Amino acid sequence: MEDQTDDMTSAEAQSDGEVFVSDYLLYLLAAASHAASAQFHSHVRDNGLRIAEWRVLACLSERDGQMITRLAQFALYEQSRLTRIIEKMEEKGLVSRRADARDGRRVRVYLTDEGRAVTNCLVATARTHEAQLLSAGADAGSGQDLKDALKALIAHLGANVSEPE
Amino acid sequence: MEDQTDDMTSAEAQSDGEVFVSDYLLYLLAAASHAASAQFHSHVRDNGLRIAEWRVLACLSERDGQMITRLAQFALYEQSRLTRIIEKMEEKGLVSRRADARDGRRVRVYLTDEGRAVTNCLVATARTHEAQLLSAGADAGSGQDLKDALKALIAHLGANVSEPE
DNA sequence: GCCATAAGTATGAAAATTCATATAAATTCA
DNA sequence: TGAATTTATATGAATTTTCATACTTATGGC
Repeated sequence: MEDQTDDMTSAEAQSDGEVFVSDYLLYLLAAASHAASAQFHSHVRDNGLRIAEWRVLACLSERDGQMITRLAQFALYEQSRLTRIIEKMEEKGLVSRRADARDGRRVRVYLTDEGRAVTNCLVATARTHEAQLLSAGADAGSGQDLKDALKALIAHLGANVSEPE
Repeated sequence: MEDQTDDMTSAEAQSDGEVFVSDYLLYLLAAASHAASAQFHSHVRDNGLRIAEWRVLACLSERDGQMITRLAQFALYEQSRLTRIIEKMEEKGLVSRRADARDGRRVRVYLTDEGRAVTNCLVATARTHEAQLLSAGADAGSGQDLKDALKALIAHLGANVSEPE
């Protein structure tokens, strides 16, 4: 295959002669998330789930019976989108909805037995996959360091990940 | 506001009594990306750009004249989606398309003067914003450590971020 | 040159997502 | 109490995104 680069050294950036996006935190986070998730996501799809469904299951496995709004925050989806995701998951028999007894506005989402079974299976695989990623990437820090740094960043940004109620 | 938690200690997870997703690398990456980007993304929208458009501009600012397929990989979008994003950006006057001289199948995308101006402006703001994030999060590692860890992870996963051609 | 295959982009149609807003229940406070 | 306000979820309609595949150009034998 012939080399089709132009007259610029291939390691150099063009425009301003500077690298920006390749060293930009927000891009690195998106790219790392994208790359790290690719494999496992295709495993999820092989199991007949959409990515969003898997994330909801994972969130419910940590805290069952969340209300829609909280679950949406936790799962990183917009409320109206989550409502529709939950609708489909209910049809699939993965979750069930019940109105909160004390507050009729709230709809709480619970794993069904089948949903829990699917979740347990995927979580087990996810743990294994994560362990591989973390051990292999033991070059730059212990992997746990990366996770700690991410948690610190999230905490610093005040993202209320999963406060109860 | 009354406390509506159930009879479980609020720090505990439910299902298996274990925390999974809150400590799961792939979730932490997604959550960190989500949280860290939120502010700047709303700035992007204030400037009349969609997030995808901003990312394309940022990628082109680092390497102008990429072909669609490569640009899609770099910008983390699917090819057919990028084609449509570029279409709109061309209408907006942000980029222009030209067929590659040597390979008529390839379409190369270039920043217009206006596109470059918008990009330079946003990149400047992005750098400032990033600096704030990194300095504030100097608790768990130097911020640069986080970026290095992310780069290592990406590299390890073989994500070809921006190889020429 | 010609045929078969591969590579790069575009596109139709279905599905998902977003945005604004409707609906409904709870809370506040006069 | 009841009117106004706030909170929680759902939904219509427009827009985006995806998936499969068509289309075009290039490449590799023969």
